[in-house]
Amino acid sequence: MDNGVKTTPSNFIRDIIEEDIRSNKNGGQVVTRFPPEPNGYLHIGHAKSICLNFGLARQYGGRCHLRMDDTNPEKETVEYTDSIINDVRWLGFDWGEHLYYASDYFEQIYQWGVLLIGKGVAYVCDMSPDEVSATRGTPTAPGTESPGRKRSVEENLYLFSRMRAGEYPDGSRTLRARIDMSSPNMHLRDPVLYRIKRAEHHRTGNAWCIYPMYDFAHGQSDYIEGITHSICTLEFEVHRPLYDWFLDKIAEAGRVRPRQIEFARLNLSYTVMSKRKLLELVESGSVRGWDDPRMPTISGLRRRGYTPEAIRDFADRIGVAKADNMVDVALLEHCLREDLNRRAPRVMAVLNPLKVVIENYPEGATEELEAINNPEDESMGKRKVPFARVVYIEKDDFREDPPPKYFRLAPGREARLKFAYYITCTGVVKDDKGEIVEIRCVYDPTTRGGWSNDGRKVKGTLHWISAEDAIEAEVRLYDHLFTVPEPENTKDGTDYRTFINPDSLKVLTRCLVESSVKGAKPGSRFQFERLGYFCVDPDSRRGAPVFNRTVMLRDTWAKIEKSAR
RNA sequence: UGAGGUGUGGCCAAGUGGUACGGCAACGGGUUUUGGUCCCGUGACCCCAGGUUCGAAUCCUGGCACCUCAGCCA
Repeated sequence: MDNGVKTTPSNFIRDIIEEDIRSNKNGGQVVTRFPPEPNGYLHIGHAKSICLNFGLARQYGGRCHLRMDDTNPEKETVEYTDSIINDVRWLGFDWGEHLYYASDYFEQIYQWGVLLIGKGVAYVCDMSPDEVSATRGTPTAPGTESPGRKRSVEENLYLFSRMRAGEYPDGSRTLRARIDMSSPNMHLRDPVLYRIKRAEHHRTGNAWCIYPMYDFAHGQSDYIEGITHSICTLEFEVHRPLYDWFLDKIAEAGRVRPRQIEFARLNLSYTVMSKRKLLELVESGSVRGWDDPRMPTISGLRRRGYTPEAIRDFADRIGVAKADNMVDVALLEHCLREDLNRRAPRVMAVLNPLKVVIENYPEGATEELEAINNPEDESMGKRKVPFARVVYIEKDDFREDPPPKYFRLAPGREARLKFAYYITCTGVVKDDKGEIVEIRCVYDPTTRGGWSNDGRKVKGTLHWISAEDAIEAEVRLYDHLFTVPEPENTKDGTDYRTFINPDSLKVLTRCLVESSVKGAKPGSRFQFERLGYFCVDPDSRRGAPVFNRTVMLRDTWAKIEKSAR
């Protein structure tokens, strides 16, 4: 597995698996699963789990299942199911024939309910939700037993079948495990196994009016599928004794018995990760939808221009452990830049255009200059870009009164137009309000291509676009969704919504992009020279392209300027 | 004050008794027709206190801090 290519650091789960293989547990097999509930869109935190589960299976020659944990019809939809399937596939993983639904196991799970009743370890409870809650006790005080606990096996069997038959109203009864109402582990205080809920299930329709709880469905689903390593997040650690308790009751000798292993979920700075909060952002209109490019959802990242490769690399680099963490979003952005730097074709685009008239360039003349598509990859070739008397440069690349260390264009200074010529600023044209509307320059015809061998030092190199070649575009600039690194974790408990960044989206219109990008399909990625990586948004229309800024290039000048203040 | 977990540089994270890998960030410097990329350099006595040992981040004891659990959610 590691032939000097690229190895990811070890982690405790790999240690466990390797030990299991060494001892030939489960015949040395490794079967994992990614088990989302289809009640929302997948986010970067899920990506960590997906990469972990599918990665482990791939690494140890096993397989990984994709299983919808759809035991609560009230919150689940096919829209979510479809988006999950799409997102996992987009990330680059393949489950082959192993797409499963917990709802496919409802009959089997029901039969296990009957089995537990038969063993005298499950009973029908008549208490209301409030009563169940009131009798559960607290972490430091034991709960009290339900009257249903004393029922006979026969009566429980009868009542459970009536529950399934729809004889009782929603919430009036439950099937509970008979474990220990005074257990220090709250999850062992006679947990509910089945509840009555007349809701149409997106797959089973109205076939059922009782649905199993997570605890009574998850481990069993793992067992049915022959999962060897059931990997989940830390909050389920206290559920593990219950997971094992059920397995003790139903597992047959000789079959694979899954083991639950917990790891710490991902937290990312400047964003929120819970499905509830992401849903709130969508429903409150704080963002335009689940796939808003500011969202940490897979669909949002995809629309933003992230590549699956960058996300997978990120997942590898953050590692897997049990300590709570807060990963710097800068690492995610780094992974993205590294990937895009290698593969994104370069193109010239001017976001805030400033007109430049080259006084000594013949009026009406035009010529084609050669531009390199990607200095990191010669095979991406070259292209021709037209040059003319009137070009546009970035407003920020000219200063009438340049600060120290600024080496772009300024009155009397010479700078290079990349791939074109050296130009020297000879004058500034302003409007009535004193705003610079145009600058005048002269070019040096001997510097064609942007080079002279007379030893002249021209430090500044600018991107530009000729007036005739420019096509207009809308460009959407994104910033972090929140203004603070940990919106969910502030010392005074301020609501995370307080920190929503009002400037997370800035829309620029009438930006100028070179015509070579005309017709690029939504999702196409480019580097706009010196600015950053951008991709075509699906909102684009013929003749009206829209670009999303995926991520900026590192900007040392911005840093210098900032620290100077 | 119950149970289950976790504590290694600003952020992740290796290390499993032999004298602290790596990545990101930050800060210097070099190369450069992107102030990009690339290259070089700079940082920890491992939560605290005792103990065992020739030797401890790793073992023992006692503290402290933080996270999870009282849904008929997952």
